[in-house]
Amino acid sequence: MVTLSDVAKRANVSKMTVSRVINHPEQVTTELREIVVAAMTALNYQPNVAAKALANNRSNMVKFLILEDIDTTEPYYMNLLFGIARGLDKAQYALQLITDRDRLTIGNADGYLITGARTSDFPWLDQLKRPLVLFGENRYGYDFIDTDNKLGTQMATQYALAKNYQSLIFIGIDVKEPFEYSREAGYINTLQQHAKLPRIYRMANRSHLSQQYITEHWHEFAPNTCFICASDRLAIGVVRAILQQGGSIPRDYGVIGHDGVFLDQVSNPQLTTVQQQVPLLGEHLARMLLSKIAQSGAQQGEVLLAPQLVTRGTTRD
Amino acid sequence: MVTLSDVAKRANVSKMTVSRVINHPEQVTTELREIVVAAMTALNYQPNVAAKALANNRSNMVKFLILEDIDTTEPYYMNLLFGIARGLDKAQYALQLITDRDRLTIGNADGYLITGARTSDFPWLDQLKRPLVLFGENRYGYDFIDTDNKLGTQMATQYALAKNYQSLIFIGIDVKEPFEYSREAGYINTLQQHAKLPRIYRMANRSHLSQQYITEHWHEFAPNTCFICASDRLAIGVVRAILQQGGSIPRDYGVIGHDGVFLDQVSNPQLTTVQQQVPLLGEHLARMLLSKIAQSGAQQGEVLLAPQLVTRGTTRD
DNA sequence: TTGTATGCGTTATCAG
DNA sequence: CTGATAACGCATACAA
Repeated sequence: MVTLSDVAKRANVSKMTVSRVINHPEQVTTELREIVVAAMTALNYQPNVAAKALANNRSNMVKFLILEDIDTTEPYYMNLLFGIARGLDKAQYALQLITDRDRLTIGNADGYLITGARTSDFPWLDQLKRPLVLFGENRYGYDFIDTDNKLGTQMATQYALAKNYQSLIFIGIDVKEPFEYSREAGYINTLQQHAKLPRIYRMANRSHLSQQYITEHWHEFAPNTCFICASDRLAIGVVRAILQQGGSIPRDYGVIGHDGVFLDQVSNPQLTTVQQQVPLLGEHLARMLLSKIAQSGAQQGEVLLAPQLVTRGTTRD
Repeated sequence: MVTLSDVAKRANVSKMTVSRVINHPEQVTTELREIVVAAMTALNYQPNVAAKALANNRSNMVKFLILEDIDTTEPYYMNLLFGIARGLDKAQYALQLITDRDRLTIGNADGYLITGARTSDFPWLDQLKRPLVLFGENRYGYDFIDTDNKLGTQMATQYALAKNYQSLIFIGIDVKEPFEYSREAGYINTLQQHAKLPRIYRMANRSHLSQQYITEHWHEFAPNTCFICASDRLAIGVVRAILQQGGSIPRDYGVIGHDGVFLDQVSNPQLTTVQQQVPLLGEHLARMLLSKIAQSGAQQGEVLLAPQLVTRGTTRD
């Protein structure tokens, strides 16, 4: 194993100089720095993570806690994980995946990544002694990253208006969670700007429920209607109901989903949807935590990443 | 932070004794051991992973390299990861997720978990200087863990025979990989034991291909036939074709899939399938690598985990 | 069986 | 700007 000392010898300097070239390059003259860098590459020097961690009073590990029940039929978390992994990789950080909150504080970690935290979780989150960053909106001041839910439905609503659908209806999820409020807000605000009245229906996030709902209230939905849905699941149920009733998609009825992770691709016709940039979210999430650790716990604020509206077969060309 | 010394002080021993209680308890008298253990629990002592790693010349990190293209519509890897995480967690090991093989040797790791390795990968695997364990069969002597593919199709074939399907046809994947050979072997062997002739058709692992194949050759498949498929994807295509042709499932036609991870549940009727114990596989995979590391690279051999035949709607009661 | 001294590779402190 | 020294927490070798 090549160590600092090896590099130091080859460059005819002390190991402190080598260490400085790595951590505080500005404190070293350009000449020396170049010599040292040359020596490092020549020897293919790879810093020892454990030693670095020990000296810095760190572990170079973070824990990723998944609190919600994972619906394993969706690759959402896999994509998120890949993003997180990419973000951690660059800093030679490693990950511990946890699903049991009791195991979160066992062992060492420099910080925590947490997803699926609900309001009831916040009290014990406050007990944690290491920096944490949440995945998913919250309104209690915890640092978080999320997709910009409000912007997403704004984009969807504006798009539906641009395609000349007259009546815009929101099919929401009946949970009291920030992401749902934000998605509804984006819809409502956009309608208000165009002097239209919002119509919102809420139900559990199951495609057969939205299908049933649309079927039962079919007479209320005249042609030239676009359904803005809070999830792809709901959207798929809406599509099924419309087709069943003999409605024409996208000519008379438009449907726009939300999430764009998987379901949108297998449906027929393929769903127009507000697509989250999940791997990117993961990468930013990891980076946020790393910089919070580096800044000894300093507030990182809220980060919202713009989603992308993917236009496919369920809205007009 | 509570250290060895803190525990030592409280127990009125040297820190070496504490260290021994942890790593070589048999070298310490029962009395002292109990005192020390009491002190550890009283102080909630958590060993410092970085220090331990440094002293042991380890990093307490392993890399998980995913070589194949992940079909992100299947939760297979998520389940595997959860299992791996569980296996690592107990030893306070952390994980680095890698998809780019060039990054495998960057940074420190005590060993490698590798999935999706093909024959062409083995040359460079030999270059690696750390222990590795593969996920997935290979016939070149690398340690691996996998589901028992041969046993799986044996179980499926025997079950089909027990349900009195007369004609048993294997729908395979046309790849030259050990898992496919094993699955075919389980089918062939069982048929031979019952003095029946195997009929195998192979195609790429796409449901529309198996659907097309069955449709085009429908006249060849008399009632009382069971299709043993090498994947759930293929099985679903077969189911669709049979229903389209007006065949009765499970009365006249049986279908058995393989993998049982996701697709089997969303199909209609629900698929009888050979289900892999994916999280368990992951856990064992991690443990294999950890013990290989502990035994400084000693051969661990091949581990095959028995799958479970899940009987549902596509075979007779 | 238990304790002492030493080293693992890196970084911060302080001296030059 | 650079170098010597001590310290991080733990484990091995050796001594008692």
